[in-house]
Amino acid sequence: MSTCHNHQHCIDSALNNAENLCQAAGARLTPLRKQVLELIWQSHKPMGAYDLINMLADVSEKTIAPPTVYRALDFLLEVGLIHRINSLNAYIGCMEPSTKHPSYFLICTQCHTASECNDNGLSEQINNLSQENDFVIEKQWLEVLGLCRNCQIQTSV
Amino acid sequence: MSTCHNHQHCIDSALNNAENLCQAAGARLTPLRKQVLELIWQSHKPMGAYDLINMLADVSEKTIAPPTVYRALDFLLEVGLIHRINSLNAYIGCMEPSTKHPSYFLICTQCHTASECNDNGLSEQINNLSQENDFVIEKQWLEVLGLCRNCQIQTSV
DNA sequence: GACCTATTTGTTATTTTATAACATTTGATG
DNA sequence: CATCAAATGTTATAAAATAACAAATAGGTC
Ligand SMILES: [Zn+2]
Ligand SMILES: [Zn+2]
Ligand SMILES: [Zn+2]
Ligand SMILES: [Zn+2]
Repeated sequence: MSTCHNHQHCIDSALNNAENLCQAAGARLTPLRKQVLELIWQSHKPMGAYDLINMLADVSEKTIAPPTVYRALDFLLEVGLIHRINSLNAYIGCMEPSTKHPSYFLICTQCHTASECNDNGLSEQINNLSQENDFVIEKQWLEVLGLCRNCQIQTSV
Repeated sequence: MSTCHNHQHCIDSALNNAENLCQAAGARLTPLRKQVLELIWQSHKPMGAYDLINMLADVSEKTIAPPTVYRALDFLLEVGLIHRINSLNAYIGCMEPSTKHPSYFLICTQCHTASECNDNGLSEQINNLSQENDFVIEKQWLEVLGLCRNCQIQTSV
C-alpha cells in the first residue's frame, strides 16, 4: 500500500496473527523468527535476505550469518507467514496467512510496493488450464510487474 | 513434452524461426547466440546458465566465461526467443516467438519438463485483476509447479 | 532438579547465480 | 582500407543460497 495508512497496525496485527497461527499449528515462533517476520513487515516492499541480515546486525549488534536468516525464512515460508517473490529474490509478509493459497502479486517497478491478490476467478482459470493439460498443481506463483496507481499519477505529472 | 516426438524437428524449426525473426527485426543472431539457443533447445527442460557454460565448453573446446553466456541470454530474452523461469533460475526456448506474450508455464517437478501455455482466458483474467487495481502491466510471469501427465502415471504404478 | 533428546541457533566454508569494468575482436559503412 | 559501433573475451567481484558440523536451548521423563 503506497497510500497513507497506519502501518504500525499492519505490523502489530501480522505479529498477532503469527502468534495465534503458530500456537494453533504447534509451530514455534521463536524470538529470532518473530524478529525476522517483524523486519519483513517493516514495509510492503519485498525484502532481500541480505537486507534482513544487515537489519538484524543493526538491531541486535551482533552479526547474524546467512544460514540463520535463511532458516528463519524457510520456517516462515513453510508455515505460510511470508511469500517469496521469485523475480526479485525477495520475501514479503502474507496478507492472509490463515489459509494456504497461491501467491499472486502486483509489484510496482517504481515504488517497489507489492500487493497480494488472492483472486478466486484467477485461481479457477489456472486450475482449468492445469486440468486441460492433465497437470496436478503443487505450487504456483504469479508475479505481475508494472506501475501502481500512485506511481502512474506521479510519472504522468 | 515428455511424450515421444521427433525432437530434432523442434530444434530445427526453432532455429529457423529465430533466423527469420531476427532478420525481420534487424537483430543479429550471431553464431554464439545461435549456438546458445540451440543448446537451450536440446530439451524441453529449463536450462541453467552454468549448464550452458559447461555445454559450450564441451562443444567448442574453449572455456566460455559467464558474461559471454549471460549476454547471449539477455539478447535472446530481449528478442523473445527464450523465457526465464524465475523459480528455477533457468532458461527455456519460447514456443511462439513471433508474438510478444506473457510467460505462463506448467513445470513438472519430476521430469523437469516445462510446457508453455499461452492462454487467452488467463491473460484476460490477469488484465482484469490489474485494471481493478489500477495497475499497468509491464511484465508478467506465471509458474505452476506440479506433476505432468506422464509422471502421474509413473508414480501411481 | 538431573538427565536425555530433539529442535534451534551459531560458525565456517563453499556453492551457485549474476554482473562490473575494461580489453580485444569483428563486421558493417563510407 | 579506415572508422566506428556492436559483439565477444577476460579478470575480478558481487549477490544469493547452502553444506557441514558445533554449541546452545527447550521440553519431556524420571
Ligand atoms: Zn498470502
Ligand atoms: Zn508504485
Ligand atoms: Zn513464449
Ligand atoms: Zn513430468
